[in-house]
Amino acid sequence: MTVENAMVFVVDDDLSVRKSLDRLIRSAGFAVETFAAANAFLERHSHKGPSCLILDVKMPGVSGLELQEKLLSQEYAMPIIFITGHGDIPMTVKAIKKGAVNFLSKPFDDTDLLDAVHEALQRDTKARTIREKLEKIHRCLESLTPREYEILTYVITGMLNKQIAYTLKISEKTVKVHRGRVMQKMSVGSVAELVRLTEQAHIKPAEVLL
Amino acid sequence: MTVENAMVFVVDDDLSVRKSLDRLIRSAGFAVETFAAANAFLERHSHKGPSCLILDVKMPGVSGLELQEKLLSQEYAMPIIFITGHGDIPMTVKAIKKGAVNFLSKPFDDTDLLDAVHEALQRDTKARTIREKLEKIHRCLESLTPREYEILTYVITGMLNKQIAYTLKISEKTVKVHRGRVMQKMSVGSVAELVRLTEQAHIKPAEVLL
DNA sequence: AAAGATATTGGACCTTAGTCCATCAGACTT
DNA sequence: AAGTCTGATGGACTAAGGTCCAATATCTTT
Repeated sequence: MTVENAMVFVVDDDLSVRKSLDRLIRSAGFAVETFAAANAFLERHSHKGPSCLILDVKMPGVSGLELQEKLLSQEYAMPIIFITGHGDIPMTVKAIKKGAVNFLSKPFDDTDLLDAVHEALQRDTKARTIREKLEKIHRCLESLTPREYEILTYVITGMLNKQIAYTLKISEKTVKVHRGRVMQKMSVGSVAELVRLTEQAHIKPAEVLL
Repeated sequence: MTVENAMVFVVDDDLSVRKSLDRLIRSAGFAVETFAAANAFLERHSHKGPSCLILDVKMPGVSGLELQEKLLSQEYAMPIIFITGHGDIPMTVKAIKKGAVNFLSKPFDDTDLLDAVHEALQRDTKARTIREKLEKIHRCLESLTPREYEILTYVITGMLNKQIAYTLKISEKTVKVHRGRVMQKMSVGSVAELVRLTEQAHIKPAEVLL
């Protein structure tokens, strides 16, 4: 099954590599956009659908591994497939430990590359679904007033209204009101759902790519 | 800071490697136990404290990568550091993607190996802590009767007692009784805590090693 | 057959949670 | 100065959760 609306980005300083990858990946049914340098990619690579990045390790300017770091620290992370002419094992370990999908030496097998692309797009699809949910949750959380958020933190530990009231030195009545608004704003109907939501809220965007 | 009570297992068919690793790791302050083959290791390698495994990729009989598979499928998993004379990149990718801590080519730097050992033991320590919690949770869950467990599954979705009662075609009264027993047996005082516990229950032992 | 675990239910009662309506005060904006 | 947002409260009720005591029905195990 092909991933719909997918885009594969290629960053490699070698024109011939870009050309051949472009041809190969298009023939597999994916849209491709190529860049000759990491910076060019960083400047404009937004895509609404699932996407992944095929990245040369060694490049003038920002190297592939450096680009990986940058992507990880930003939230523009997407699965990366490394390709390289002169790769070594320590480099491979580093790249994979940071989440790269594969690390292929040139010349690589077309099948290996396409397999990796499939896996990468699969991962990104999953990650995007999760990210959407996370964003929705964070939007909800941000709609809470400071006091409401404070009350929420107590509610999800299982504290009773009266305990929360005592802790905050306010009346139990007030706690109920805040609590009610929290449930409304978070669109949940029970403490159980609230706990579930807020548990997920702690997931970091970078972890989502598996 | 040294990890207390740690044990490092070494599986390598080359006696000289076993000897030198034994010396190196002991000098770093860890207990070591060496094995000449994967099977010998599988038969007896239990250790109560944090431990990790230094594993030769290429060995007669069960290979290192095969042993990794076996460990992952069982719950005796421990962090693995691969060492090899003739490693290649695809092999490295495979090993690291399956969670290996490092993949070192012989001859390797003593520092690299010891760093890896530290990381591995660190991981195992963390994993053991989590596993203990998980085991406790599962013991609690197993103490529930089938009916109680069934009710629990509904409770943690946030369903009201009356809804659960209707679904199971029993009286709300009965639901309350079961629910009460569930809370007791799981040693929690609120639905919030119950949800937290049961969420963790889904974590698989293999995922714990990060 | 007796014992024990499991499942079910009722009654009585108390505690919590949640909601509708209404009020009041301080901070900030227009 | 008027309007808005946020926070804090009270009264009055309704609904839901939780507990103690007690009873009954199965089913399995000894």
